[in-house]
Amino acid sequence: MERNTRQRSAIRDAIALAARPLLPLEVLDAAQAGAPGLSIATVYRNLRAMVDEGALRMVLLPGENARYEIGGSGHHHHFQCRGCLKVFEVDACPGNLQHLAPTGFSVEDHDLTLYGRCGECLGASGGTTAQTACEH
Amino acid sequence: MERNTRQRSAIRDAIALAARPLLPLEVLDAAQAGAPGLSIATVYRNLRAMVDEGALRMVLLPGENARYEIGGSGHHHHFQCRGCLKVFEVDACPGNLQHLAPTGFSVEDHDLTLYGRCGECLGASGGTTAQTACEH
DNA sequence: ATATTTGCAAACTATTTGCAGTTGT
DNA sequence: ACAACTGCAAATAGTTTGCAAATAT
Repeated sequence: MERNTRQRSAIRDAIALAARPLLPLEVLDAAQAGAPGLSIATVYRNLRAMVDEGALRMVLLPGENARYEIGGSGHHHHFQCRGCLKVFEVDACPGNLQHLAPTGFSVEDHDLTLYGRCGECLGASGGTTAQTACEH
Repeated sequence: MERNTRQRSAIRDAIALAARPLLPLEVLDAAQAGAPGLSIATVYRNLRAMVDEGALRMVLLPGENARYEIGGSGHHHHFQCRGCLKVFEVDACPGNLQHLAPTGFSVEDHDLTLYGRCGECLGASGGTTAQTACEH
């Protein structure tokens, strides 16, 4: 039922290769290598299809456009670097947070985003804004 | 320098009265009582001005449009009800989460959103989807 | 052969901005 | 009086969709 087009493979490969959640435009950019002429509409259509199908997961950070990562990995969180603005996966989780909610509320799930400096941005410039050091 | 217009007061009052973060359209709706003819552009302009000024705080939840709440209260988090989709303030905080980040990363801050059922949605219908019970 | 997929352009939603007229001080 | 503010309409950014042509099976 699902066809294996050049475009779809290029999109999947781009995300798998990135090893971090990508924005639709980053996907377009990376996937155009393997699928010349690839359009942004096709990127969006495939991202959605692959999310429905479970192959991808949508990564939503507060105030940011949706990013996409390879699906399948279990519950985890994300870290956004304030230097290069890239997002990284974080495997740890604070666990059950029912105790934080107001009395009478029932907690079923949670989203957590950490902010700070990634190793690369910390290393490159010792502490001050590291924009220049990251290829972003 | 800042003028005290009918529109601005209506917007501030609407948010203060709501006691929970409101979407721009909810603000427009609520503030139109005190400022007939109020336009959405004016709502956006005032929200931004009041955030800059510190009177309001922007509340960003993953995958949601920005909401606005009264500023000044310290660091806190939010809870979104899966029944009525409303957002509530949560005063508790899990504290320092440096230990969750990958080695070599430095954590400066975090965002946390809890998801579940608010008291009203839990109470009203015992457990099944409570959309009807909440005025949303 | 034919149903799915694609690229393009137009539509859509949320937000911002230019401008001419209105209003607070 | 006059700068700040307002409403409207047009612009913008991100995403979705209709359609005719291209393509995988």
